[in-house]
Amino acid sequence: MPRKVQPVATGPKRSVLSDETYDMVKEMILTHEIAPGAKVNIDALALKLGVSQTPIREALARLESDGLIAKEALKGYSTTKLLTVKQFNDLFQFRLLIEPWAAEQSAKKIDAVGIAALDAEMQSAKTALKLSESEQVQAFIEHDARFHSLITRISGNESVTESFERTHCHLHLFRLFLAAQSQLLDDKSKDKFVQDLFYRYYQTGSGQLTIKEHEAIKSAICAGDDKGAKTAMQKHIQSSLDRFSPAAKELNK
Amino acid sequence: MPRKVQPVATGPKRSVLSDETYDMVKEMILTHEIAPGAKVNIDALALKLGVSQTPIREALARLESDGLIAKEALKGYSTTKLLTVKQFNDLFQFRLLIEPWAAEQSAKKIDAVGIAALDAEMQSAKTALKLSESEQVQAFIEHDARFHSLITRISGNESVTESFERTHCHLHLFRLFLAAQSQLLDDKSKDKFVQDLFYRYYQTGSGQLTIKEHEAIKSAICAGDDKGAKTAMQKHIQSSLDRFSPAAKELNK
DNA sequence: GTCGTCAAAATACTATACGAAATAGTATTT
DNA sequence: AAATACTATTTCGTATAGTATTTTGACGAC
Repeated sequence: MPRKVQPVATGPKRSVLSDETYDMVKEMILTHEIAPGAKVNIDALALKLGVSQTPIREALARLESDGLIAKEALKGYSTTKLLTVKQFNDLFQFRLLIEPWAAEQSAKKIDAVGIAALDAEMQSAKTALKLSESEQVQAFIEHDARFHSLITRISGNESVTESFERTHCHLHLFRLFLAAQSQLLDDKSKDKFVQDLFYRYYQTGSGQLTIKEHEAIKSAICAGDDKGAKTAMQKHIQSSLDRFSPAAKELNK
Repeated sequence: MPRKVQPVATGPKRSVLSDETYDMVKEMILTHEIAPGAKVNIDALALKLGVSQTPIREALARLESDGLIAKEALKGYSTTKLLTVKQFNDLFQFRLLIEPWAAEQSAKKIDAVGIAALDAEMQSAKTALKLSESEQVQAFIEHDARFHSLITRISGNESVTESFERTHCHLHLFRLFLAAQSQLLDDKSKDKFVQDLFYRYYQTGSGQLTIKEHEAIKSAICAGDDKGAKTAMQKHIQSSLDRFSPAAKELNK
């Protein structure tokens, strides 16, 4: 179906194809439509998305800076591989350096607008509980990403916000999750492991540990309790690390 | 196979023009050949560098991710403006979050290779003292950038290293310095101020405070004194901030 | 003189085709 | 079997044409 009219149907066409293409390719990487480590052929991609090479090239150049695409001179582009255990640990260590500080600052600077934003975000998390399990994963990860990002923004430090966003940590975690899921399809013995991965990290169903921890962070921030917010954030990230770490190890073995 | 004719005249031509172009444009921004906030015309740039639009577009897309170029849809690219005082402070605050930690980790992990690298870097700083004053600025900033980057690398945390490099802090500081210098040309009354800017921050001539502080950090790391390395780095960044801050304010008023 | 309107020029963006050069794979010769 | 030569594929860059959007600047109304 190399009919070029198709992409129009997929959504509201922004006037800049490069940006659209960027989002589309990002989505394709996120959903493993392009597998981790797979080669990315510009011509093929252009044909598939119904655009010319120019926007593809710009999108790939940006994705390379984002660390989602790797470029080898004269050999072309390919998606980056899944996080190694070391990269995974490094990432969480990095988050431990900046996010507790961001929470602390947020508690000092919080105002009515910030409180409203935090309220809205927590509300969206709770409504996500009503979704089916498969939709919950996506919804939870998106909430998690927005929540943490929101706090870095409330902290008011541009450098911190930017560096956090650039880690694309939730994107990488989602890729790990997807990889686990597809392993499941090949190997039924992994069944319990993959369920664990999801339940441990996002605690859907009865636990909802993530929501509880987020709630604690939010309360401390809104109460102006800077030290409390800091330690709450610290504990939350540490607990995420502890819960997710065995799964990451399993996948990389 | 026909013998390949190397174009010796043009230098070590990398076969990937995009990368070359990226470096060239970056250099042009750094040196204010393209002024902060100025528009970047793709056609003009392509003509000037003697390449076609394709590599220019890829380079600009990457520079946009780097935060050195801003893109407005359908209106084109332009260089980012100089750091505001807030951005300047945010940047240093961010560095205070990650670099002291990096120094601490480095002290724990340091080995013979790391020591040799630190030695070599400090040596290059001392030989830079023999250069003329105008060359010293460039040489010092480059040393400073390499020194701090080296420590993040020795710390072993990829996320920290990457996020530090992406701040391009030394590049931004150099742009501030250049802006001060060009103000000097227009306004002789600024003379003292600009000299201050340079001497305060890099302490060339007799002081060489930067080198002393770097030496202290290096010693602590090589001695395996993790707490000492941490506080030394903390003091160094704080002292940079204190010294440079009045200058940054002056430029942004 | 100020303001809005509208056509024309400039520029950004996309499409497409072509060619040079490098890589990778295959076949041939020594 | 190893080295070489050839072919195919792919990347990378160029050139050019066409469309869409912004900017400019002139003109006229108030």
